Amino acid sequence: MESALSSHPDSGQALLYLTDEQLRQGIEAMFFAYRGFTADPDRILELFGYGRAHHRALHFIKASPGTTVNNLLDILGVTKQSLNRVLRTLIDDGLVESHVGQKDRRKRHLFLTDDGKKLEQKLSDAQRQRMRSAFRAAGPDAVSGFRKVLEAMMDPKLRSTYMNMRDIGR
Amino acid sequence: MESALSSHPDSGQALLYLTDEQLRQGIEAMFFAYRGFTADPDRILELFGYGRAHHRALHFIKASPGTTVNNLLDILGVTKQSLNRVLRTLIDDGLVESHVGQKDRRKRHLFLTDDGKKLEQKLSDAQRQRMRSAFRAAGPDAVSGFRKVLEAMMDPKLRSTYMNMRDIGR
DNA sequence: ATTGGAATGTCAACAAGGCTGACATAAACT
DNA sequence: AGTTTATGTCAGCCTTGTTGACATTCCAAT
Repeated sequence: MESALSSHPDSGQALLYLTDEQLRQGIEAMFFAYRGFTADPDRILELFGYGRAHHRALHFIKASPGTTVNNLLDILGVTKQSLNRVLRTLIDDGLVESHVGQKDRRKRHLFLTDDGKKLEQKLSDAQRQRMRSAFRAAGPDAVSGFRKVLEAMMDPKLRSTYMNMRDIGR
Repeated sequence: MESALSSHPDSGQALLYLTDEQLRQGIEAMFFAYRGFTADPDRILELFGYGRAHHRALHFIKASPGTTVNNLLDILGVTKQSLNRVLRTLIDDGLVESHVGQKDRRKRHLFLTDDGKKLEQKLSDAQRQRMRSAFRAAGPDAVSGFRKVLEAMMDPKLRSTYMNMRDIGR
């Protein structure tokens, strides 16, 4: 997985030639790729009258069943009012259930209902399919590079959130 | 469904084992990384009372000086009404100039003014810096993989737009 | 036992930035 | 002459973000 840059004190990243032009291409690649990344779920969401915010909530509740509202707020980086609005419609529509905590009864633990699981599945099937063909087209080495760069691009706090989901979760 | 991967005869991308878990991680990586990707410019834009939409316009006008409105619409994938609102404020604030075409006088060709260049520079400096450290941290092989995967993730039409900017432009 | 603060929900108001639909104008094309 | 293209603009709607204020519940520490 590594390349020449591992064990040399002096070489490695110092050697990396990064012209503004290359960086600009990376920036545009992120922009255009993100559009593709969200395109398929967006089409499905529209059929249900939902938006990306609903998708994100469903995704992370699926990933960590029983997660609390505060936990979700940290992950999503929005205000509680904003999240609450989305959560409310999902609960009212019977896609998400909110259970009062047993240990701490102020907290609400969030779960997908069967209907919620169905929609989440539909959305993530579409998104995974695109990711899968991108990974296949690019090849295994590219996949590892892709992940490395993305991880390095995250804010440190979100990176550790991501790493925890990666290592511990599921 | 995890680490059962062991011996497979042939090689190449047909072999690529892609569990739902790996794909899910890729999806979350995109989500968290995009947040980091936009974080620095967002902070600067806020100081000027602008948003991401203004950044995108500045970016692509910088990348293709003299580009037309229709061209920009294709690249950005928004409606003319939406783009016009953003463009109007940039023109009114003296960051962008709009010149009637000489050959075809229906068209408006867009350019950054000196002030526009200054702001664009500030924004892309910040964004490039994050891209640069991510690229450095990840290493050269990773950078090429990153690009490959992102390119494969784009919608075909946007991919060719991107490729043209890459190859021809600048 | 009281009190401070954490976790949550909710109401109201506002802004950015998407969208659609309709209409206007000028210029180019056929 | 009539059609199409490129652009601008008005009006109104939606989602999703924001702040501020206030209520409730309940843990934890004094």
